[in-house]
Amino acid sequence: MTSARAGRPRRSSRETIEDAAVELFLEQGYPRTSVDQIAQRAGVSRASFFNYFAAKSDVLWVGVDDSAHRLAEELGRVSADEAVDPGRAMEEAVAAVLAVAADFGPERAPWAVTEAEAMGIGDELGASALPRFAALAAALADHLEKHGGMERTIARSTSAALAAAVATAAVDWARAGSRRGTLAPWVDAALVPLRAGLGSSRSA
Amino acid sequence: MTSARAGRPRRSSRETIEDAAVELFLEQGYPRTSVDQIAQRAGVSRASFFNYFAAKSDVLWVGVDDSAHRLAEELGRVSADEAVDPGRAMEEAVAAVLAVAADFGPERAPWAVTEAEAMGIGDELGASALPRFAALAAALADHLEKHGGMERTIARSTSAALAAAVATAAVDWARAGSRRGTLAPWVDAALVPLRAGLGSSRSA
DNA sequence: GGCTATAGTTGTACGCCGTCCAAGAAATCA
DNA sequence: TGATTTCTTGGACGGCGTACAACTATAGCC
Repeated sequence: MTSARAGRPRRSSRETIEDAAVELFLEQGYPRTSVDQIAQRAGVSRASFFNYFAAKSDVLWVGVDDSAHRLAEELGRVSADEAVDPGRAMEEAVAAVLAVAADFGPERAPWAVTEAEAMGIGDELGASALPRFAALAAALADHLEKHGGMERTIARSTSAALAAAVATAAVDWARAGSRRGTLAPWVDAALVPLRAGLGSSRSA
Repeated sequence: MTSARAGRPRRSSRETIEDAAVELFLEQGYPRTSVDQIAQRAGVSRASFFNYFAAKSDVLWVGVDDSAHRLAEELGRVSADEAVDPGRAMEEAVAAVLAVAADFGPERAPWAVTEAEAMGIGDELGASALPRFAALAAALADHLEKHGGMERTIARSTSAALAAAVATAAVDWARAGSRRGTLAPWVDAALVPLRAGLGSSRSA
């Protein structure tokens, strides 16, 4: 099709390496698996691993990073040149988040959270998780500030809370086993205290 | 006083090493400063550096980690054996956070956030920041769940939002320069959208 | 003073991650 | 056939964090 470009064809694929890595992670645990071992099982040199993944921890976040890009696009597309409106921007942000969350079926839970304890990921998880969290929050904040006209601090605080709700929901969802369904309702549930406002949890 | 214990006395101090490290971070940037260099300037061996700090990045968070412990204590002390009450627990959590925030004077801003760009800290910051964030959120969630009787998901989502507000406020505060004053009012400002609820930002 | 227990310091070695680069190998294009 | 492009590979390097054994300096006690 589109192939037959010039140059040497790829001998391996991203998926091959990813599969080998996940196998080893589940067998031995994440920290006790070296990049050498992954490359060896995938039948590839160590250098080639880094041709496909910038870091060992990136394997844990394959699906997430793609979705983050989709979310950014979705936010950029929506209300391209409309008047600023905080309420509208807020709804758009939540809707975009839920739309992306709906794409995460029971199968698509990232290894990083489902197998966090099975793989013995402790601090390593945290170290690689925050860049993703920050990227999500930044995208949301940008939208709220630009299309919602919200003040910078408010926009960032709000979007951080949104991102935190997503992260919380993702952890619960991933731990819920194979009957978890889609991520979307979990995010929706985690949004409850934010919609109501913190003060009103008094009546909960 | 309490000293004169048996054993060899310390030849160096945590502060000495911290000072040397921060000097170098500001001169050359964080990633271009090696632990060897820090130890050398502090007049100590590399092994001794790791006697005082578990990781290079810990130097950036000296004050923060202490305050995190204080917060946990404060939360544990409050309402030790009272009836569960979500509203009350919530107020206690916010109060504890604000109390700790009030202790951060203009001088006490952690290097990690004030000098983030001066030191060229990019991803390294994120990697070392999340464990702190998670610890804060976990302490708050534990309190809300135990003393507030809140459902697990709600408690965690709420506390994550709280922690996110603190983090957002801390960044703004640290960037505000030496006239920033105490962290407390910044946190209070970042809590505004949470108190009101996300939906009500429509009217903002 | 000498002996012992204790606590801090130092050198050394190790495994691993992530980066860099130069050399090679397999394809297309002319 | 040769040139160009693209991917692969090996090797070397610097750096972090861990482990450990050897050493040093103190206090307490006989």
